[in-house]
Formats: sequence, C-alpha cells, structure tokens
Amino acid sequence: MLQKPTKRKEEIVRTAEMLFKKKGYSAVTMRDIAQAMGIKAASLYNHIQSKQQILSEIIIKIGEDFTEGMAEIFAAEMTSTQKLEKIIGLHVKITMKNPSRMATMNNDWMHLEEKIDYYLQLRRNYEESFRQILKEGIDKQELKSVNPEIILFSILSTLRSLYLWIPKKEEINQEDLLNTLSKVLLTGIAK
Amino acid sequence: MLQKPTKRKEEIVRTAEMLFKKKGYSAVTMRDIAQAMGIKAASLYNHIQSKQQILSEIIIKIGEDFTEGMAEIFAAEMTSTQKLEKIIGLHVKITMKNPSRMATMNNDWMHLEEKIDYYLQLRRNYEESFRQILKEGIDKQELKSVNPEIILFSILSTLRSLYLWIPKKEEINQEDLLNTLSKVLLTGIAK
DNA sequence: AAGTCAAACTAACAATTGTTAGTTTTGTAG
DNA sequence: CTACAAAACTAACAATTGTTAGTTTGACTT
Repeated sequence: MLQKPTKRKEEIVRTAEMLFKKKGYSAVTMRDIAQAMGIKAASLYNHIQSKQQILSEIIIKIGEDFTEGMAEIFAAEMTSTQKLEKIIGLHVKITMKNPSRMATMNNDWMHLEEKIDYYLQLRRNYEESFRQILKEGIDKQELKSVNPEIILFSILSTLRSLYLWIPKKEEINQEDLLNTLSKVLLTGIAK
Repeated sequence: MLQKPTKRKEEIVRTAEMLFKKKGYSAVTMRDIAQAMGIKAASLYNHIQSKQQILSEIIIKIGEDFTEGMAEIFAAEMTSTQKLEKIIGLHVKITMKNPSRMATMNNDWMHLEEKIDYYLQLRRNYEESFRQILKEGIDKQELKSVNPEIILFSILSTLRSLYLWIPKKEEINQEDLLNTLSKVLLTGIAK
C-alpha cells in the first residue's frame, strides 16, 4: 500500500536510459532492456505500456525540469551575467544527476510520437527565454554587442554536450566545473 | 576488388546521409533510402555492398578530412590563437559543405562495425593535437591558465554542433560566422 | 538487328521487431 | 496455511528488417 507501485517501472526507465545513451532509441530492443534487467521482454509489459512510453517519460520529465529551472532564473532579480551563470549551473546540476537522460533527450527526441509537439514547445520556450536574457545583457551593455543568435548557439551547444564529458571527468566536482565553465563561456580564453 | 565510386553510388550515399541526419542510422531502412531515390531497395545492391558500408564511407571520409586539416594546422608556423582560428575555420568550412555528413559522424559513429577502431583512433589523434595546441598557448601565456580539458570540451562541443545551426541560418555567410564565432569562443561575451 | 551491360525489377528468405495472450511463480497479508 | 495480487514466464503473432537470386528493362555499340 505504502510501497510505490512504480518502483519496478522506474528501474525499467533507468535501464532503458543507459542503453539509449549508448546506442540510441532505435537500436535498443525491448529484449535488450529486459536482458539488462535479467528478465524476459514480455515481462516488461507488466509495468509499462510501450517502448514509446519509456522514451516519452524520459524526455518529457527532464524537459520539464529545464523549463521550471529557466522560469525561476528568468523571473529572478539579477544581472544578466548572473542569470547566465545560473543557467550554466542548471545544466551542470541536471546533467550531473542524470547524464543518460540528457543524452536521450538530446539524441532521440525526434523519435517521440504523441509528445513531440509538446517537447518542441518546451524547447522553443526555453531557447526564447535564453535569447531574451542575452538581449537584455547586450542592451544594458553588460555583454558585448555580438549577434545573440551565435552566442546562444555557442553556449547551448556546450551545455547540451555536457553529458558526453561529465562522466569521464569524475575528478572534477560540480562547483569546480561550474566556475571554470562560466569563466570560459563568459570571458573567453584569450589573454 | 575496389569498386570505383560511381555516380549512382554517390547519390545513394548523399541520400542516406540526409535520412541519417533526420532519424539516425538505425531508424533508416534500406527501403527508406530506396524510396527517396525512386527505386526499390534491392536495386541499391547493384551499387553498394551493405547498409554498413554506406555508414562507413560517410564517416571515415569526413573523419579523414578533419585529420588532414588538423595536421596542416598543427604543423604550421603560427601563434596558438591563429591555430585556434584555423581550427574553427576548418569546422565551419567542412560543416557548411556537408551538414548531413557531420550529423551522421557525430551521432552514428557507434554503429560502425569493422571501422570503429580506426574511427576512434582518428578522433583521439584529432583531440590530442587540439589539446597540444591549447597547452602550448597556455605555456606561452597567449591563453588564460584554465584547465585545457574544459576549454577543449567547450570549443569542440560548439564546433561539433555547428551542423544543427548552420542550415537554419542561411543569411549568415561563411566568413561572418567564422569571425563572430572566433570572437565569442576566444574572447568571450562579457564586457 | 543483334549483342552487351549497367541498373532496374519481382519475389522471397531468415532473422528480428514490438507486442499480446494465457499461464505459472513468488512474496506477503490475513 | 490459504488467498491474492504482483510479476515473472512460454509461446506466438504480424510486421519489418537487410539481403540474395534470378529476371527484365533500356540505352548504347557494333
């Protein structure tokens, strides 16, 4: 009764995530997921409705996490630079907590079926808030007057790729990475 | 025996590239490729040996392009900053010429079979040259003394994601993009 | 007109896919 | 111990996969 009825389901999703990260959604079969859990493929269906549902839960969940985080930052009373630092921190935090989910969202969102429009809407909103923060920073002369589209692209590319590097660099702690990354992204590397 | 790359074969590879970019290697079927060319799947085999061969040719070809470009830059007589600008230019040039190939290399290299070790070797060499250039720049005090691993990660993430943005921004010409990107990546955005 | 050859076709294959139905095992509450 | 529900199982399905074999088309040369 008090026991979560979704415990096994969460295990399936976590197992699927890891496999999706390695080979992508399309290359992972239900039998792969089952085998990784030590059960048969048909048994998965006692807990989930479809392969598509697994993908959808992975991506929508983390997409909403970003949406929430961005909404807070956007509304906060800070300088644009501080907001950018918060955005970097948001990515570092979420990615460190779940690199596999990030990989799946980045690489397999196009295989969403029912939920793809909702996902794309989340993403557009996120990018639009980001863009606004950048424009505000340029207007207030906190940031250089550079095409904000290129800044957006550059920073977002780095942040979205974090999942590729974070698992390799276990010697780097969250705060260190956040500080160095902020420095590099905001003030550059040239002396 | 090596078969000459015929015109038709190149058309198949180009068609496959575009489909791989959209849905990934695993989700694209031989029937998809054939249909996009207005023929039947079996007809593809008059020109290519396997689906895997298509992937392999796409990725190895562009991987070697990068290796060549990097070798030239690495050996050149320039400041580290100039070398970094050349690397950025190399990515912009190759990506603008063939965004689909870049997408496929980035996203589907893990589906290589026979050639995967060779590909990974190319990639390691490329990254190692990049790292060396960064370290040299730091030693000579051209670049800030920041963990070179994080700089490498940040710049490479942006450059490897170029294929996602370049097709959208057709108003931006190659030189403009190169200049702005260099500025953002090297000197940052903070004022 | 006949022959050649690349490149298309039809038909089929064995394997693999996601999923369903029905059955058995297992753990736990009464 | 019994009863029941959760969660595993076996078996099978229809569809789709990459690929092969054998055949036909059609453009060009002789």
